[in-house]
Amino acid sequence: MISETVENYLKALFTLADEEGKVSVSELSQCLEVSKPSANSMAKTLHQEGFLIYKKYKPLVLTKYGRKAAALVIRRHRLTEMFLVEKMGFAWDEVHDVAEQIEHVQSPMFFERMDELMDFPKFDPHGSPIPDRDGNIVEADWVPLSACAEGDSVSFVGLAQSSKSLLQLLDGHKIALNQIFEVTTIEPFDQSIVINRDGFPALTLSRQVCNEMLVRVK
Amino acid sequence: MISETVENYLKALFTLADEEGKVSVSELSQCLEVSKPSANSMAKTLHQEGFLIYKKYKPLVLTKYGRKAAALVIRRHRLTEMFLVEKMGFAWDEVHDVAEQIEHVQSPMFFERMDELMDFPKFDPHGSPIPDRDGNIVEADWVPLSACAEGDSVSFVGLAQSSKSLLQLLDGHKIALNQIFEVTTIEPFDQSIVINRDGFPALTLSRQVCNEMLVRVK
DNA sequence: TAATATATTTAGATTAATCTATATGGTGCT
DNA sequence: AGCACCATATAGATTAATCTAAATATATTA
Repeated sequence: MISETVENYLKALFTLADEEGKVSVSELSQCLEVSKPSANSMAKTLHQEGFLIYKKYKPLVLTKYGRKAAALVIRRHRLTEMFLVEKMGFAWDEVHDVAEQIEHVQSPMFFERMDELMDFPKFDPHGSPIPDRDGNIVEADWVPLSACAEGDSVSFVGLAQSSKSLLQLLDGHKIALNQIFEVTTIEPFDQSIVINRDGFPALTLSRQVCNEMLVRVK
Repeated sequence: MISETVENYLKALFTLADEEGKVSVSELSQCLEVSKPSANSMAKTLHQEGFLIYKKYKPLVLTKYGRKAAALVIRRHRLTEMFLVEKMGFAWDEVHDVAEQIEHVQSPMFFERMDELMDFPKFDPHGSPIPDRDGNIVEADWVPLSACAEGDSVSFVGLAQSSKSLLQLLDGHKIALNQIFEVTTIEPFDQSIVINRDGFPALTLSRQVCNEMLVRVK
């Protein structure tokens, strides 16, 4: 059984990886707030278990097996964050520390139930994609609108999950598929987004709405 | 911060305590499936931390402080069990192992939210009382009907939580406060209970209903 | 290319929780 | 009272995860 500590190292390695999948021991130790010798020694252990490739003085690289294990921890983390916000009334910025603990619960059923109850969300409350049951992370050309930066020009290409009430809301604002708009402002207070479209007045969309709207950044 | 291991020892000590609060090292070691020296050595640690009274060759007794800490772990365990059943569609006999893990989550808010969402239940899905926020365990002369044994003769004295739909259901069956009845059968399959009352035909009540009905055993 | 700075590794110690094997205290029986 | 038995305690080792201090490798830069 994978210990919580190992799961945390895997998660860190996954998120720190650069384009080639490389992570330095220093980065790793900093990210986890442990000493460099600790990170180094754990790297050797993870190598022995087949989670990563360790060669003296070389950057660390997760194996396929390691990446899958890591993605599954991240899946549990993000599902939990989403559940805390959607079903338990937490604010999106209060969930991290709790999710950090719950992600280690050993019970596939527990996370499957969360997933079901939320109707299989594709993104967490911060707009990060939730890996699927097999650890595949949806590599798509779209992101939730909530993940965009001020000034981005985007086209609206779909919804993360479609509910009647959301469709009605979008309809009411005359927002349609393939429409093009610009992210004018992101409110620091509540992360609501102001968009601008040709031929329409400026429009403010709540964080919840932006989480569900998938856009392609130009 | 109290480690998970310590929390598990406290929980075991609390539940194993006899009328005088005494627990032997052997019982403790058996309950937690550790060796006797392990239990002994942890007993010394818990003594140092003020959780229990340890005297060589004498039975272990939790201090007031220890009992409170233990009750709070049990509170989290039972709240979690209830939440899994009520809000996440688990069966009442599937929840123990998961709750065993979640009870250690460090986040008062998380458990407060559970409590609120369930409308402050007084008993867990197995009919055991849920200690309050201060670690007080309701010592009452009534128990949920679901905690009764076949053959018990009881009087109906109240509800654990009253919802309109439950009241309507009871009304429909002409069940009223202070009525006296006998627990005739407990179905092994779904823990539904058949009761018998003077002047009424036999009646089957579901586990959910029995959980909410508080009775005094004669 | 040599000197220096930075990153990485090794050595050795620490802590919490556990174990096995052994020793000792307390209780009950003859 | 003495002996045997069971519960309890001690000694000493082990494991995972961590640390500090010191040594060594790689990279940078004069």
